[in-house]
Amino acid sequence: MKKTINITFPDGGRREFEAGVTAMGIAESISSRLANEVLAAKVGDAKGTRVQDLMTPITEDSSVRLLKWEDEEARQVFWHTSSHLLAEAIEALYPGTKFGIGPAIESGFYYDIDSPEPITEADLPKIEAKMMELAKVATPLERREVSKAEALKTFEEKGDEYKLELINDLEDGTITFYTNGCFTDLCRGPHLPNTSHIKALKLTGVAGAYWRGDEKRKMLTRIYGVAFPKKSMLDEHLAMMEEAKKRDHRKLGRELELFAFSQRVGQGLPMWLPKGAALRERLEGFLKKIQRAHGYEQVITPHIGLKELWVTSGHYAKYGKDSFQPIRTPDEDEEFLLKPMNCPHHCEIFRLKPRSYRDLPVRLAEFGNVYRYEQSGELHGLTRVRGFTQDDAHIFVRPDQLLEEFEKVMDIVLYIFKTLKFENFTAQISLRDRENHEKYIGTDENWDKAEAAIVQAVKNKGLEATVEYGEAAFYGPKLDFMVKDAIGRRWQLGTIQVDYNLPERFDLTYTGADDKPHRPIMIHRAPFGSMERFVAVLLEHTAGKFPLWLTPDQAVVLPISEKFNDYARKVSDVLNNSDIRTTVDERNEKIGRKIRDNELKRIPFMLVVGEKEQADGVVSVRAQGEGDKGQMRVEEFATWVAELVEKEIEPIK
RNA sequence: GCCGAUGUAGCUCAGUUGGCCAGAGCAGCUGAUUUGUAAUCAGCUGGUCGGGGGUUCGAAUCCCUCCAUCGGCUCCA
Repeated sequence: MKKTINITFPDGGRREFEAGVTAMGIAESISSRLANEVLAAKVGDAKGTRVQDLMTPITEDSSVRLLKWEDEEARQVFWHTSSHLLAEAIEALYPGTKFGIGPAIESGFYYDIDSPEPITEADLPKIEAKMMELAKVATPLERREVSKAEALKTFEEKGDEYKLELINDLEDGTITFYTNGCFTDLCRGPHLPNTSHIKALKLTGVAGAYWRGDEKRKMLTRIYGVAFPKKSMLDEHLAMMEEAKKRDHRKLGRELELFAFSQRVGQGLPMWLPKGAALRERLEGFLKKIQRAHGYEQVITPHIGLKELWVTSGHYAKYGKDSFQPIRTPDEDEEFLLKPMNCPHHCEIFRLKPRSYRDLPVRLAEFGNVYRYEQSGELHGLTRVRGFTQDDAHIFVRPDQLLEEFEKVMDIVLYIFKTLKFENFTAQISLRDRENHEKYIGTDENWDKAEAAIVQAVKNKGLEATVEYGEAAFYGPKLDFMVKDAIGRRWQLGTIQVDYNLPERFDLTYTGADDKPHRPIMIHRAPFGSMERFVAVLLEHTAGKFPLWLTPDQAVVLPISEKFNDYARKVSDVLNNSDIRTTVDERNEKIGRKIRDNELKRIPFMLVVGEKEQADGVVSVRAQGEGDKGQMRVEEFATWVAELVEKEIEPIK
């Protein structure tokens, strides 16, 4: 008599199956349609829960969740199998190719390869075609457990030093191979049962990638791709990517005349154009107002400082070689550095006079222009530049104030994100590398305290955050807030850092109630991160349709013909006097043309004025993207806009 | 910095295997038109074809080199 096992489903339902049943077998027993759609299974038993192949026998009582395309985990399996299909195609087309790793990523997959002849973008269609050809054959992916010795032998024969290196790092008894067609790979799985689920795919790019992410090692060729179970999904995906390109901040920045670069000025050195500068000033004003309410004081410090400042802070030892080099003076021994951060200057301000425990927290804020020599290949629009403005502040606190103050800073970041409708941000607690403490300065004791404070603050606020080890700054741990750009790249915006080290190095003290000197703790924080990056991400987030309070031009008056230019100017004067940023489109063009051009400039309100409006002292209001809103008296419009602006910004707590 | 690709007018792009003074649309300027909710018409201006070097009778086109940009990698105080 055969053993039976109990399978529990996510809805709580339970059924008996013969031991050794596969997830595919279970799906088939439910419906043929489900069997068609299911891609992998999440199986839980006494040993734990894991995603596994549909063909793996289930031998114990288990909970089973059948995963379809809609499930993130299923897509990961799908793309992982796609990367094996890619490898199979490459093995067929480019014999002798050695393979690195080929995982699924957030949106698609890649494979790192070392091919005898270089592969370029021009080769991708050929590889795609081969992949589709192989996919149609419905090659099964066969799983096999192998001993370490056998695994090593296989890849020694193949001469693939990359796989050998990977296998050497693995424990004997844990190694599995997957084979599809002529391609056998070291792989933990899981995989699709066969490649026929892959109905549409696109190889999206070729790039260099260091083996094991180490810049000292060989650079492999990385081929990126996406794959789908339906052709229509691929089309949709490609259309979405096209759409995303339209919101690229570099394109919008040029079109809306917000910022520009010049080869003659130098790479990575953005210039803010009149409209961009005005927008940025408004953002700065917004933050200054919040900071005033939170007890911050604005300071302004020079763009350069004596090199010794950064020798003291420790930054020079860590970054000096790879930075803008010191500025010389006629004095032989004098060297200045362009400031890469504002902390040392703020420390010096703190030191200017004796501080009492009663004075703390001291909150010094500055929109500080800093310069960092980023590697040339790193530069990217406004998100990664060599000269930028930090919305910086350094807060000097007593140990007993650290937690509360940290939470207050979090409030500011969250308030900003809420006001600007960044709903999909993620928070990351960046801590020391768990093994290697060498790259950090300061005592373990202080690091432990600083890390604990951040974890505690995040917990107190009920904020969901991931923990990343090795992501801390060299002088302290931090809490980073990240937002995705139009095409899914994640950028760090706000950051809050706890630092016990600089107060030590600059010998900062305050006098305690015991009349003895004590060491303050420093919080570094920049809720926007930098003005440049924040505006970039905001541009992509809004597709250039900024909130009304922030947008460069709020309204434009469109005279029907030149006869009404005088009235249009009068209207615009009235509105500007009511602090509504208004211009007049006086061009000798038809109204349709003026509307089109101003729609493209994303002006929120267009005010059409002609004979009727002039006679009645009104304007015909058209809202950007929405069309005609009917006529209004000018004052009425002004009041309405003022109300809309007010609604966009919640009062500060 | 590394791998790969790209660079033609302010913007978007044509320019066949090297061969007449390098083209178009939009923008700009001038003129006509005086207009009612996403492009009025006509004319004109504008380019050391990213910079430099080379091959050739002849280079936007081929080669070298530098610069910049793009996609990644590495890095990100």
